[in-house]
Amino acid sequence: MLRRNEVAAGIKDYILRHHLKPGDLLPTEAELCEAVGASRSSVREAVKTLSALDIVEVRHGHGTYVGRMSLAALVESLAFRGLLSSEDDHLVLGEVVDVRQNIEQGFAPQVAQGLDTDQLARLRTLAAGMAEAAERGDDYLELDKQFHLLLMEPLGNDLIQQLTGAFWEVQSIVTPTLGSEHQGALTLTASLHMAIVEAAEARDAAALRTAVAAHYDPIRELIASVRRPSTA
Amino acid sequence: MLRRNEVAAGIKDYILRHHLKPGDLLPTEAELCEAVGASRSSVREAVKTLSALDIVEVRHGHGTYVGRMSLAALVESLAFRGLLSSEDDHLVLGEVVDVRQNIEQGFAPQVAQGLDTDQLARLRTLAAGMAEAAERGDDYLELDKQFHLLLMEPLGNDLIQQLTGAFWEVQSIVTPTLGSEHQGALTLTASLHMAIVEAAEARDAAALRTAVAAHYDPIRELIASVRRPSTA
DNA sequence: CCCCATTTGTTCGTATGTATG
DNA sequence: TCATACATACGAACAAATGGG
Repeated sequence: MLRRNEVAAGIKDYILRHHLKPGDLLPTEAELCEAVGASRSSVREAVKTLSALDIVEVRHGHGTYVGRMSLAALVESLAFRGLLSSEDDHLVLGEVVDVRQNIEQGFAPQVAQGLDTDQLARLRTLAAGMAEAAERGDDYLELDKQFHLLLMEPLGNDLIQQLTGAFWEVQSIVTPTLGSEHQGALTLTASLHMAIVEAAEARDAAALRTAVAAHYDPIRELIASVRRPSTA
Repeated sequence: MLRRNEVAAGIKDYILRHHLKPGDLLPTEAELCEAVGASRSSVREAVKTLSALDIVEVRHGHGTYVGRMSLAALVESLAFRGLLSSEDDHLVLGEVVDVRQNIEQGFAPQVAQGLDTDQLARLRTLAAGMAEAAERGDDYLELDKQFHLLLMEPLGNDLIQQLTGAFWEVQSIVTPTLGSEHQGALTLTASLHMAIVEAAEARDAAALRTAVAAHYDPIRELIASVRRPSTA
């Protein structure tokens, strides 16, 4: 009885055959049991698997719906891997930083050309808000996330938006294992975001690339300092 | 009783608290029930969720182990999203191609400098094998995948290796919905891979960037032709 | 080879929590 | 308040796979 993968595949087939779109309602568990020929428990476990992948979405007392297939699964898996490796040398965290930097640098030309005046103004507002928060000694996680999401907005590529958000979340989950952040690093990082804004306002792709690279220097330094406590 | 996320979090906590590494054996389902205070059904569903994310790995009749945390979940989620959107305009497939190209172009300098003679020789062998297969009219999926994985090898970044493999798999799953591939496209793509090899052998980062970009032209053309059948 | 213990896989029945009308 | 429909949770039983004596 290899119901395990069969049932999940059967449900995915059902979605494809009926041309269901994200948000559409799926049959009840009982009807799914009949459709794929399995018991409620097996269907439940299959639904649980698909739910973890955000292929379906379950709302208690309401029903099961086709999911929006977000990258929440990627976040959870990568974040946990990062937490595990944080006990050693924070290898995963460094790799995530590399990938984030490469994405933002690679699309610098399209970003520098594509940002409209409204998006540029919002970027400046976010960077200014980060500087103000740093002055008060507060962190600015949500501002930082919005900044990087907004930066990729002109690409019109939803996958890149989601990857940007996903890798940002992984980094924000794993970074605290490095230790406390100093206010000096907060202020510095805020100013580096403003430098990105100014390069974007100048439509200077090369300057944008270097500003993005410089923006990741503090986190790289922090990772390196933890790997060799002698320099700390 | 919102055991749902509690139990999964409890199991993840157990792994972190006991400093378990990928491949280590977890307690039996019965012991996990006692450890987190839930019924076997609930524990099983939580394990199923973690299994979908490759955080744990279950072997029938043997036990439950800490997983490798691969990006299989990302592949399954993205591939299904691509299959759903394939009924419309293949939006997701185009986005995946954009991301793949950006990654390979962005790391072109490190790749051009970092490839050793053995890796270059293997790249040439793979590209030659693709050309031979195209001559016979055969496809060369596995050769193509190995090619792109090998290209990223000198970076020494495991996350990039896995992302490369994951996006490659998504593309290979979704692409067949575009229609049959012509032998002409196969031969052309094979020669474009050889052009990448030659740019890498010359240690020419700029040439490598353009060769990588050109390599994605056929698939972009195929997507565009399906979106407007009038030009086909 | 068979037998047996261990462990996960599948199914069913029942009771409870939740949202809609 | 009540009724209905649904997902959630638990416990028990049996099936299937693995490994060792």
